[in-house]
Amino acid sequence: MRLSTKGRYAVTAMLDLALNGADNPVTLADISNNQGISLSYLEQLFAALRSKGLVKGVRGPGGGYFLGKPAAEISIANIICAVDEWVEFTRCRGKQDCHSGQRCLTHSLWDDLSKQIFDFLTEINLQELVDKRDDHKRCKPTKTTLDHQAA
Amino acid sequence: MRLSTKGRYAVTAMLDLALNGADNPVTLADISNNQGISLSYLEQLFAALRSKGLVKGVRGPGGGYFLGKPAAEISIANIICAVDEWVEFTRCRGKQDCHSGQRCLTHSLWDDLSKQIFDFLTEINLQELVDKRDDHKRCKPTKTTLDHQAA
DNA sequence: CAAAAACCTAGTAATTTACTAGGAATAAAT
DNA sequence: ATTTATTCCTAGTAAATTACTAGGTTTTTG
Repeated sequence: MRLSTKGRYAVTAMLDLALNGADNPVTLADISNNQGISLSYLEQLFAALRSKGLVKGVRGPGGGYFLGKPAAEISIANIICAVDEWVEFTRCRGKQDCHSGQRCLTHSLWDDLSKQIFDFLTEINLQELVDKRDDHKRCKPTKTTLDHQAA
Repeated sequence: MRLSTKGRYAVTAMLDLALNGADNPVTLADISNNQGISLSYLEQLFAALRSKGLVKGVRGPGGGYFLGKPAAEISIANIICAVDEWVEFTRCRGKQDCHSGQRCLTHSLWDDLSKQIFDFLTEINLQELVDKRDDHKRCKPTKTTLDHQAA
């Protein structure tokens, strides 16, 4: 599992879609403006998301992107895996000798941990994130917004 | 939160220490051999780990590294943060206008998610990973070890 | 037809990762 | 005391990844 800014962009963009794509498709130009990500980079990310069925593109004027399936069926792990290209957990796949036991032990421990993280991210879906928003609205358009990130 | 191969190296190395550092210090040369990471790169990672008190170095022949505190007190988040340099969660810290509400919403959602992941990794400590090993030993030194990573 | 959008490809700047090289300080062993 | 094994430190760099730029094409609406 890998969790980088690239994955963050993808998750953020998908959240944008989940929030705004209910009625009309959302254009990449909008997301680019909203999130401060370059248009072409978004195109690349969305090519990956589309190939995994996570978004659906609508061409032509008035077009844009919808979620490819209900937000409740899209996990964070789905999104990150789509753009981040799976990383092998250990290095001992085949080519290295995993027989000495020692190396393999730490590898299998790491493997377990990775699985835990993956399972965790598999259990969170877009809909849950959106629903949660309604509980504790914050970051209102007031003067104090700029320091809400102090921590 | 960022979870990259660099963080993986650090966690794997710390696991190695937790497993082998009970009596004698573990040398970076050993870890380098065990895990297939270059010695100098390990030195850099351990400089970061040391500065955060996660490991203690012992110089001279017979030296090496110990854990800086009990394995039960070292979380995975501790380790990753030590080497990975904290990544700001959102981009709207100050410089960008977070007032429109729209961008800020996805940002706060992402912020929530990051926090969840961070909390999750904070709750897992080295000792737990090591203990878990005893439950289901696998990856035994047999002929079949090489394909245990098939998935 | 014109315009707005997805869609596609190639190149490249910027950043991060991982390593190389060379040493200095410290402490054990001979 | 010298040698040796180790941490500790700095600078440079190759390789990989991230993020972007540029330039198109297709599709669909008006």
